Amino acid sequence: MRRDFDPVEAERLLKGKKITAVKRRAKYIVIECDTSVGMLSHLGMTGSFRVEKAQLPYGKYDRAAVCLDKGEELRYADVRRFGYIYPITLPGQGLWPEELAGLGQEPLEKGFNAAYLLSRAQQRKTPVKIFIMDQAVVVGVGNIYANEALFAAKIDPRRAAGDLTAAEWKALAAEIRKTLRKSIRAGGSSIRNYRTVDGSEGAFQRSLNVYGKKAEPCPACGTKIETIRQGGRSTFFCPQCQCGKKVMKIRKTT
DNA sequence: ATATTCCCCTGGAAGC
DNA sequence: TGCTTCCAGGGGAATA
Repeated sequence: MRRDFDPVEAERLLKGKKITAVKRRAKYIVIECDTSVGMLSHLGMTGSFRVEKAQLPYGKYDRAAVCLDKGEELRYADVRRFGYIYPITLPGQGLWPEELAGLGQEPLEKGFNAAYLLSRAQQRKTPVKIFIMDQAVVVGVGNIYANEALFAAKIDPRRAAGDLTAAEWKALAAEIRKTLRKSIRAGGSSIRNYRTVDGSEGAFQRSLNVYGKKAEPCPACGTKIETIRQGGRSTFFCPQCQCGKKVMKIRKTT
């Protein structure tokens, strides 16, 4: 999927074309030009777009520029280079490019529900956290949101996906939606040097319950948050709230 | 087919 | 102070 921006290919495909639509699917951005060609972009962790006068000097992290009319350029900047933009051909109006085939449900749209998750998780031994981060299952649930949603749903991230009950999937689906909506409202999470289009930090980071909170007290019960690695990613969870561990209470009898 | 590991890239944080 | 090492992330490729 990832590919470097090729200016020659971009000019060959896009010269003289008009941008007719800008769409999103999962975390991908599709810029449609006259329906048959366009550009595919993913911001990765640190990518951003801006439109400015072509005579302005490029920034240190500018990776691609596309000439627009009125002396302006669409410029793509990306510090970490995890993101990209490149020209593609499109299958036609209203159709997604083949590069995006195989993506799972949009978490904020119909179709993402307990029944869907339950059926997709059948027999799967994959830990539930990895499962909900699987693009082929549901898109847009990154590491932060997977951690937070599992905490909110009180589910152990290590459990096999196939073992979750319908009631648990219902709770988890609801918490994934709530977590994403809340974050979108807050303008994102601003991990490290990420910024929104206007350069401000997202405020969601301030409402994180477990992500990045290693050894800090759980906001619900005070137990120390634990961290493990799953699929090369950090997982944070409350061993009390999410694992059903009972704290032994000793009481005096007379 | 499913599961796990590694890699990309960079700058900020932590360690020496 | 300055240098080195480690780490984070989305997503895909390679490996088991």
